[in-house]
Amino acid sequence: MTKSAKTRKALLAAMGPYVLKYGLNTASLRPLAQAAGTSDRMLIYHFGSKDGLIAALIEHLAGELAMSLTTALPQEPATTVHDCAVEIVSLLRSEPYKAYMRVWLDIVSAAGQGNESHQRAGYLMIEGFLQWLQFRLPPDTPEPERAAKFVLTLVEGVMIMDSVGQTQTADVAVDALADLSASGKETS
Amino acid sequence: MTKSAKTRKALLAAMGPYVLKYGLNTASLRPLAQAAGTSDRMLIYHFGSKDGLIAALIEHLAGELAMSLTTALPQEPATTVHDCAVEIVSLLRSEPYKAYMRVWLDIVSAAGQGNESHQRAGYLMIEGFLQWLQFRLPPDTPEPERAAKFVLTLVEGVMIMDSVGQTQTADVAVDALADLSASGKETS
DNA sequence: CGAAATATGTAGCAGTCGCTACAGTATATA
DNA sequence: TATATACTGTAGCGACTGCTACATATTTCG
Repeated sequence: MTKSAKTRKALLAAMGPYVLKYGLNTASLRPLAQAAGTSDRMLIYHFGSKDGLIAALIEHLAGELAMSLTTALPQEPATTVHDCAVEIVSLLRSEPYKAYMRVWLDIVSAAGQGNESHQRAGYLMIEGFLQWLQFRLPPDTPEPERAAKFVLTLVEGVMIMDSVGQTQTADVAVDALADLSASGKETS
Repeated sequence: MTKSAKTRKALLAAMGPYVLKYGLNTASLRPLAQAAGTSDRMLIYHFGSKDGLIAALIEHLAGELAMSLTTALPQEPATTVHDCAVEIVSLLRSEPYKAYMRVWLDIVSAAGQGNESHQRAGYLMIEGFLQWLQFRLPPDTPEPERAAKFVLTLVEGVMIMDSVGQTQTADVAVDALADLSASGKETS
């Protein structure tokens, strides 16, 4: 790795916590630079533009998140789809994932407003998340890909509910999943 | 209604389309004023501050949306929970609702970053949405409140998927709902 | 060693931000 | 009609935005 690439990585690592704390959409160069112990001048130098920096930050944080998720839960997958959803929601509500989810909603919002870079990044993050989730489902799940998409979509809905204080609605929604998936199985 | 209240309403009505087009989080006084045919000076005069204006805009748009939703779908509720979800997703993906959903994600994002005014507004919008949704469910739905929360949470997830270009994932998720709810029913 | 490439600090530009002081006009009320 | 209240235009303040010109180090390498 070139030295310049190492510098970039170090800067991103230093700015990551700042973004997790204060968000992505309202971030500006000078505060970011201060968090990284450098100047706006140098951020532009290393990342070309603010857009380049933001894209690099998203990639960095997405990588961190993906890495962290692979070891965050017990090796064994869940025993029911409902348990799987509960497990994931509980995880994403805990630190440090909560902060990542806030940034995630920033990305989603900007993507919705037409920011193509954010949209691409968001698309890929969902892809990765689906991949990860697929192997956390019960091994006997009939159509794991389909089930993963279903669970992830529901979980994303939970993130929205949480962010506006509708935690209880989210809880009920996840709970209702138990009824549905239970009705498709024999009683144990 | 006082004359000043009428002016406020007219201004909000003029700024609404601008917000629907360009988003809420990146809006600033001067462009908003231009869209309303007035000046930033007057916006501050009528709404006290930018925060006051944004809050009023959210309330205005939320009212418009709620009003529009009451007549947007056939009088008869859906025949299955799955149909209900499909109906709503299809509606929210069409104009003009698509634009409202983009603003909705702006609100969600800002609420997640700690904006209490946005969070309150978002909380209430979910409440209203739940109320509306509850009476669009099949009349024989066992626990309509619970089902409404479940469907709405899933629909919110669909909104996220859509905004990052994962429309197909959202489609599969909604489709998977058919399997689940079907498995709990007799085959017709 | 000396030249070339890389890295960094200083200072500032042109633009936007929310907001306000000041002055003035229109409108309503007494 | 006189006075108070509501409204609105002009102009600008101080802070912040992304970014850049210029000069200066520091490092790398033939």
